[in-house]
Amino acid sequence: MSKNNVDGIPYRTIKRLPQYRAALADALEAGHTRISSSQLAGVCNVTASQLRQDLSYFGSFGQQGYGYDTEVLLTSIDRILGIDQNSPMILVGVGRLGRSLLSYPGFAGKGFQFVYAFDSNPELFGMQLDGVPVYDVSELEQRLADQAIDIAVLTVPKEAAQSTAELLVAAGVRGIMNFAPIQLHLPSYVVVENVHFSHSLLTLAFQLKPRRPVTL
Amino acid sequence: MSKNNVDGIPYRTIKRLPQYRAALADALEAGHTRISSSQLAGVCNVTASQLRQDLSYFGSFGQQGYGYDTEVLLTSIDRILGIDQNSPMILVGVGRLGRSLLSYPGFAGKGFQFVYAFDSNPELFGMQLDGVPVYDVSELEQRLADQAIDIAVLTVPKEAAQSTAELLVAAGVRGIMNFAPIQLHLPSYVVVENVHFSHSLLTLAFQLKPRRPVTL
DNA sequence: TAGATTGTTAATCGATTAACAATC
DNA sequence: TAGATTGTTAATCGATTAACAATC
Repeated sequence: MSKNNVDGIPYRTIKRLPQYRAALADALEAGHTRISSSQLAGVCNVTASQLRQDLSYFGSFGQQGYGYDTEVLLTSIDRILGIDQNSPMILVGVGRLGRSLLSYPGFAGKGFQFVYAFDSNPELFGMQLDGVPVYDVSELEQRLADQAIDIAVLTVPKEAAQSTAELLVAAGVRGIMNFAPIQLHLPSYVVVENVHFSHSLLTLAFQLKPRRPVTL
Repeated sequence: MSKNNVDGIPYRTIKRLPQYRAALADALEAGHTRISSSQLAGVCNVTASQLRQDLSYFGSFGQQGYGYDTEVLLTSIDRILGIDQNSPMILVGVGRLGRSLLSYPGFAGKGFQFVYAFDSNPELFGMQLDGVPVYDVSELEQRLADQAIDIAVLTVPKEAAQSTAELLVAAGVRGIMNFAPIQLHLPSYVVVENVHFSHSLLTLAFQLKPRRPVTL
């Protein structure tokens, strides 16, 4: 399981599955009970070849001459992604961003649910935010002893990110969605997905910059 | 300028520049006035080869036998990314997520600044949030007539995303940071960076799922 | 059946890595 | 100078695309 490969499945393929799923859900809602690889690929801005190649890592879901049954393919991808299962999560860092994530509408429908939130600010301890209780981050290991949690969403300040991430790993967390603008260094079995707003913005801005043909 | 290539520079290279920049800023703050490609690469979880290859698209910044002057390289990357310039932006969609972005600390230091916010909720019109005035989204074109804005951060609900994005393009916006969980379809000259929380989370969860060696 | 479209193999393309001459 | 490390070229690797036989 290297950086670009999860059990023989390219990381890029995995990244595209949620896109496919979203497009299929839309298509189904729009009443399209049937969809071809080129139709689905068109909506997702990929080639039909790539879509079929991606799906082939997981099995066969269509019929020659017909295409895919929208609902069957949607359900299949849901199962591949584990959307059918419940995924309890914790939030670590209850700032403005963290709070906005507690009520983020896109999570619940996909089986993701915050069970606890943690912060270092005593004023927050014991509060319920959007139905999620906030505890002292020092209680992390103890609170996770009774309920095993795989996934943590990390929204602490940059300075606290590495040490907090280590606490999380010590408490049994195996996957971290990291919003702190820092590269975490953790044991290799821990999976980290980075969401770096300012990096995305810099990437965007770069592409808008006027540039002479080759060098700048 | 295809999808994977901006004026001959691979998109993946561009995505890594902000990482390098962040690591260099940290190194400088920690008092390291000098850094080698393998040191910097190590912190960024890439190979030294890749780092040097990436930099070579933009010029030569180091010295054989010595490495890089941290500050020189940092300044060079800042110039490449345009961090030295000011980038006014607008926020469209003043929900909880949007509000949290208005005060996001990582933007200002890199030249990004929100000048206006827009929403469709009349209760918000005329308010100042974190010093940013909120206007009716229908005034978008008019408000942007006097001040040209390249970049918009889009945090409207999924249903409104496509039509709002089209409004933005009509008002002259050329780059959109899209938080709505939908694939936008816009003229090819418009640059879109997607930030899809639930997609990231699904990608993360997939990697944590127990899987038998090959298929599932 | 004829037309359409899948699943998969082979060909192409691009990105990463390795290697090393140049040189500080 | 000797050792270290860059910038760059060439080799490798992996992902995307094209093509097509299978078949609904």
